[in-house]
Amino acid sequence: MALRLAQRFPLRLISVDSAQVFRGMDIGTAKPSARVLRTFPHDLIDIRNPTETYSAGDFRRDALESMTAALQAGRIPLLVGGTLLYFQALLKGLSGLPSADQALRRGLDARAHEAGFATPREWLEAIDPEAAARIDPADRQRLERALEVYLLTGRPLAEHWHGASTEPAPGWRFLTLIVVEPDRARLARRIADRVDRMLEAGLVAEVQNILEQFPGAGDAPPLRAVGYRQVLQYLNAEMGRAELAQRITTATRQFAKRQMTWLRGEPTGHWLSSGQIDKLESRVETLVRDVMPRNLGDRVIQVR
RNA sequence: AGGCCAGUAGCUCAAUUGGUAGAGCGGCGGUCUCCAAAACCGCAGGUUGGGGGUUCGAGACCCUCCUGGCCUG
Repeated sequence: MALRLAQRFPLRLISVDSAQVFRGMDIGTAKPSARVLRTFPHDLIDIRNPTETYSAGDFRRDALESMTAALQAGRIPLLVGGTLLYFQALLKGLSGLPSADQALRRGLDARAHEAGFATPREWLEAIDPEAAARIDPADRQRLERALEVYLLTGRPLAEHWHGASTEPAPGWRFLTLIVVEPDRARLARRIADRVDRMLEAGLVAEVQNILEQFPGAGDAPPLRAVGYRQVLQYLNAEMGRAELAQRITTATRQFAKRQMTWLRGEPTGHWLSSGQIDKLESRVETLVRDVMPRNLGDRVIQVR
């Protein structure tokens, strides 16, 4: 859909995808092929190695920069992708908290012990009881985030949230298009087919290549993504080939469900069914023409 | 044909000497302010293969039938 729009309008494609930012992760992220990318360049694809991390804050900064550059080049930014947190970070802003710090998080257990606490959670309870109460005890990732913010700034999370109101993308206006497959059975079938195609296209070999080319990638966050995580387990002999396909399919379905939940909560935008491509295409073109300014102006189109 | 083992939630399996069923996975719903294709939370599913019997009480014991597996012939 995005490619078709890009053929008809002066657009600049910007990927909103937390997995496609990583080099080497192509098949499993359904990244546009090199050929497609030559004809339709996307910003924010292949900008990190799989041993590195990328965050919502990084995305917001990069996306705004990309959007500004697009406008200067006489093009309207078209943001395409399914990482809803990234869309939110861009549209609603973040509270000026420090960025994630991978190295710091790795040593949290040890630092908690040094500070005299049995676990990071107990430490957080002492430092920032408000955050500790709000975060589920089992949710390690958010516990660590809260501790991280405190260690980096010396102030608890809640304090940051008070004054700093989040700032949306300054000066930009958005046309939001939400394209979904509403039929669960059809969605499940399409996912299963997609997974089969990925495996046939060499997803397993892709992961092996990444492990060779980027030592340490196996333990870094990027390869925890759907598909990659399961291939890693397969290579570790934790399951057979048939189970691999099944497990990736299930994980993808669950991921799609979470995306639906997120989208339902924020119904601002034009909901479109991915079913009838032709009808969809003309509908989208109408919508886009409606907002298409004579001299481009400050518009952004986003497709989730 | 005979013998043995098994049949409990959609799937894999639990359930002290008989005290009227639980878990993981899956499914569904939800949370989400810097790892988000992540990290979490909640909920719904079972006349325990069918029938009969013993017992105050049966998933568990007895009889019988059905289904699956193994062994013998």
